[in-house]
Amino acid sequence: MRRLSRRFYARDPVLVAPDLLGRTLYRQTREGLLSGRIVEVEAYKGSDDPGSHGFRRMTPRNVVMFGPPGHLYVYFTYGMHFCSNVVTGSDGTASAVLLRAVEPLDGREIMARHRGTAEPRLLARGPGRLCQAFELGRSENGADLTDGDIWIGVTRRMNGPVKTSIRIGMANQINRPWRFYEEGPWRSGPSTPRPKR
DNA sequence: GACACGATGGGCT
DNA sequence: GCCCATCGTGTCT
Repeated sequence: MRRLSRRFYARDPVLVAPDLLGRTLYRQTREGLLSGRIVEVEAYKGSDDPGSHGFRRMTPRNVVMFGPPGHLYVYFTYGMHFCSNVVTGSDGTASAVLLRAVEPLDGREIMARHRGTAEPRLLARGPGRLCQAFELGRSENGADLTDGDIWIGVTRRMNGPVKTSIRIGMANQINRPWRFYEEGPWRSGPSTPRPKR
């Protein structure tokens, strides 16, 4: 169960994001091991990306984004949801990859307890659900993925090609084609393409 | 101190 | 598929 190294994360988020697909996110908890295969991510650059929390100056909230790569950046939004990101790029720049969905593997019954549902597709599809399933919140903000109980393994398994789209929930002017996902039941968004007529 | 708004998702139809 | 609750955060006064 080797983990991805600091070097892996210390690259442009647009390169790191698709490279994270198919890898497995792990968390060792008191209740047991949780894991999920990453199937959907979004890249957020720093000062040159108006859609990014790193676009403006450093604040208490986004300070982790400006730090060294390979750390977890967890933040709270919409008054009810956490979102977790992997900090990328070099120390001093603010870029990250948002983890949007995983295919639940180990500890599905623990995730079900955290989520309040046993429906497999609702365990970790969407950034808020993913955080709830893996119990990622304020206290996990800044966690070092290269040394600790949260990490991403080097092993990669893909069930299809990497697909690309614009990022979700973002105004068109500042959007970029930096959402990367694998087609299937575990990603967020409509599960069946709209029939074209 | 006030205020506008968002990297959403649950619940209902 | 559509509606909308809900509150931390940044920014401005």
